[in-house]
Amino acid sequence: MDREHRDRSLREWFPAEILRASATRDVRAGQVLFRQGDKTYAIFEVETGRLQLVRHDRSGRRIVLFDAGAGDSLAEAALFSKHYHCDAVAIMDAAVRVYPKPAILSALRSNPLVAERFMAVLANQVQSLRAKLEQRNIRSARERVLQHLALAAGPDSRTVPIKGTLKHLAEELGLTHEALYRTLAALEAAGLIRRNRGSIALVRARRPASV
Amino acid sequence: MDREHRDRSLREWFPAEILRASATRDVRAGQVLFRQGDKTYAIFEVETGRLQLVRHDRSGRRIVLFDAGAGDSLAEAALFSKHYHCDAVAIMDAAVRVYPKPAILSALRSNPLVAERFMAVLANQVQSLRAKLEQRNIRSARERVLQHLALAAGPDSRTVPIKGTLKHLAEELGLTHEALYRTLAALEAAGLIRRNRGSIALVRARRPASV
DNA sequence: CGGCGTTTTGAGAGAGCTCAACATCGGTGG
DNA sequence: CCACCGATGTTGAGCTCTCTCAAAACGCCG
Repeated sequence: MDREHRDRSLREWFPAEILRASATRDVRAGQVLFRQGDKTYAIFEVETGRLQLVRHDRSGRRIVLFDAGAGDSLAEAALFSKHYHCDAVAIMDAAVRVYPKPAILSALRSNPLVAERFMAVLANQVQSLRAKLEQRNIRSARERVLQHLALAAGPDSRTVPIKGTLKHLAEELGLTHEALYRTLAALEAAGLIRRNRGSIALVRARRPASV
Repeated sequence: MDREHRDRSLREWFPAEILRASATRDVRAGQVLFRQGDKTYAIFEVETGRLQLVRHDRSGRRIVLFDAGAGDSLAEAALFSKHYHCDAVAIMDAAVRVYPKPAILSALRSNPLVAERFMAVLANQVQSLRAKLEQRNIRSARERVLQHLALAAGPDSRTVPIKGTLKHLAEELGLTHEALYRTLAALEAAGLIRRNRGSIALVRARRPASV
């Protein structure tokens, strides 16, 4: 049945037994959720706010491994590891859902369907991340934006709903918001897209000498 | 026991029953391994050569989702989907290992340890891809290279073995090889790294006024 | 020795970033 | 209802950095 659903959040499909064992925890800006080397006891999902997974090398260099916003899950690999491999720090007040390892592991072990679902979600994430990474290889803001729109629209539609602000979109695309604004303006001027409130429509490409 | 092994390739840990069911297939440059919409029958791993996962939108725009080289696994999500969601095309003569779905699924279902291992591998891939993506947010070639080195060296060591050529490293970092060469030269001139045959060593940061 | 790919350095141009000013929109409170 | 405020959206101008194109040195292997 080709479930294509992005299933972004764990709580959407985690079985009741896991959800029951979970709880929400508030983390103030600057506070640490877990630290590298800590024993792993749970995986997490950001409900509000923003956390960063960071690692520090011996020279004090700060390496951001992941910048997690609402809906992002955190430290899934901790399920299969005794210790966390990086620090998790809130960069603004945040609320995270805490899913204890034992509950998850027992669910995965006792219910093959849950396990398969988990694998499917992870496999989809891998694909999606690879695609995003590939997208970053495109230097041109114009091409990158077009590619994102084409991908987000899918083969069925030419309309891309814009979730959140354009600033957030710019961030996701790895562009400054100024560059995105200019690019969108240029694309619209060129007749390649049409902008509406809350969405962007790809305009069907036409022969240069048409009409 | 914190298995940190990168486990890059499936054949390294797939159980014998899966390996037995697998086979190697040659794909000539330009040839298609599978096509979007085809029924999924297997997942793959590139042994030699190079494949691209591509999707085409209705305007003919070609979107590269993943550029897979030796060691990369392909279409893991196909395990949980009835149809492939993109084309796989060889961009040079290649050999791929073919792992039939039935063998994998039955192994995953009958052996929880195999399933967990698979989840662990996927979860690690997710983390590693997120880190790579985060790294691409760094504009400065200098910082990006330093970050890569710090990450590749790990907290224990200051030496990074260079696998393959610097050109390949440049590609992985998303830089032109010229930029990488220049950056490495500058970093060495600045005393931040030391280059040896086949490896790069991070030099311990020193106080500006030290001897 | 000859050839090919990697490594290296040079010079120039373009594209996105940075800084800056301003418009717009929504919400808030007087 | 209007003034105010903050965040988003928009546009301008200059600058920096990487990419691109080019050329040459180097290393490896037949």
